[in-house]
Amino acid sequence: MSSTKEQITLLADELMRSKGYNAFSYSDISKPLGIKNAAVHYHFPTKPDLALEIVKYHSDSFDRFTERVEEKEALSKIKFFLNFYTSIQLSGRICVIGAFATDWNAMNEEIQQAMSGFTSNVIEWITSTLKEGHSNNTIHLSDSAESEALSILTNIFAATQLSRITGSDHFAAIKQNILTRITH
Amino acid sequence: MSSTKEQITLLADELMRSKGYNAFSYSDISKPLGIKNAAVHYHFPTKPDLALEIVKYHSDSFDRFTERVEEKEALSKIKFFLNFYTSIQLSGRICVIGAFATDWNAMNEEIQQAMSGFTSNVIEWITSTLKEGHSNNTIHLSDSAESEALSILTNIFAATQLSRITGSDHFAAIKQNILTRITH
DNA sequence: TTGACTACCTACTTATCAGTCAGTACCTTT
DNA sequence: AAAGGTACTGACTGATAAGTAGGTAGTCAA
Repeated sequence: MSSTKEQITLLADELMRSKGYNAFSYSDISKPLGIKNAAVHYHFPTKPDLALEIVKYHSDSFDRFTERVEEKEALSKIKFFLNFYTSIQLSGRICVIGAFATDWNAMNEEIQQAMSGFTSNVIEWITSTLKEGHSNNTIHLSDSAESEALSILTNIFAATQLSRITGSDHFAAIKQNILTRITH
Repeated sequence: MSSTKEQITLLADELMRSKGYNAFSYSDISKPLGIKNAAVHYHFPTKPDLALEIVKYHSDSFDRFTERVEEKEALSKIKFFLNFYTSIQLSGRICVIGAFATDWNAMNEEIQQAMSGFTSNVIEWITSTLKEGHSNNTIHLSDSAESEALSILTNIFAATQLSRITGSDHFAAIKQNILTRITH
C-alpha cells in the first residue's frame, strides 16, 4: 500500500536530502508522480507542512529502527546504526539532521522543535547504547558516554556530507575510525 | 577599504551560511547595502558566480590562517583551528563545507571543483599538523593521521550544525572531546 | 438516494526570482 | 576636450514559485 500521500512524503524527503529544502518545488514532486501541484497542496497545504511530515517520517523510522535492534548486543546496535548511514551515503543523500541544520533559519519554530526532539532522541539512544556496551566491556569509552555519542553522531552525519565533496573513501575512513575508537 | 564587491561577498557568505544558498535572493543583498539588484548583477552576473566567490573567499581566508599560525606548535595550531569554529558557532553560522554539502546537487561543476579543492586543502593541513605534533610527542594519534584529521574535521563542522538544533553545550562538548582525544 | 466526505483536477492569482539592457555620472588617460 | 572604462540606476522581462477557488468523480453511510 503506497498512497499518494506516502509517495509525496518519500519523494519530498529524497529531494530535501539531495538538493535541499529551498531547491525543490511542488512541481518537482507532482510531475514525477503524475499528479497536479494542487494534489500536493491537498495533502500538504504549505511547504512547511511537508517539511514537518519529513521530520515525523524520520522520527518514526528511527523509533522502528531502535525497536528492531532492541534485543541485539550494544556494539551490534552501533554497527547497524553506522550501516544505516552507509546506505544514505551510497544513495548520494545526506543525513536529515545536516539537511535541516543548513536551512535551520529558514524553518519555522514548529519544525525546529520537531527536529530538536528527534535529534535529542538519536543522541540519547547512542548515549545509552554506549553505556550499555561499556558496562559489559564490549565498548571502550575514553570520555563520557554522551560526549562520545555526540562525537560519533557528528562524525557519521558529516561523513555523508563530506563524501559528496571529497569522495566516498572518506566516508569509509571515518566509519572505520569510529569503530576503531570504540572497540580500541 | 570596503568596496561594494567586498560587501556583497561578505553579506552573501553570511546569508549562505545562515539561511542556505537557495533561501536568499539578490534583494536580500541589495536592500541592506542600499544598492539595486542590478548593481549586484554587475559584480556577479549570475548567482553561481557569487557562490564561486564565496568559495574563493574561504579558500583565501584559510590560506591566510595557515600562514598566520605557521610558526606555532602543532597542538596550538589545532587549537586555533578549533577556536575559529567556536566563533562560527557563536555567530549562529555553520561551516561553509556543510553549507555547500547540503546544496551540492544544486551547484555547477566549477563550484563543486573549487569546493573539493578547498576542502582537500583543509584536510591536508589538519593531517600534516597532526603528523607534526605526533612526531614531537605533543599530539596523540590512535589511528592514521588522515583518518584522525577526517574525524576532527567532521566533528567540528558538524558541531556547528548540531548546536543549532540541540544547543551550544553540544558544540563545547564535541570540541572538548577532540582535544581530549589528541592530548590523551 | 441523498448528502457528506475524500481525493483529486482545471484554472487562476500574486509574488518573487534571476537576469537584461539602455542610459548616466564620474573618473582617468590621451 | 574627447574617448573610454568603472560602477552603478531605472525599468523591464520571462520564468517559476507557493498557494487558492471552484468544480468533479467516486465512495460510503444513513
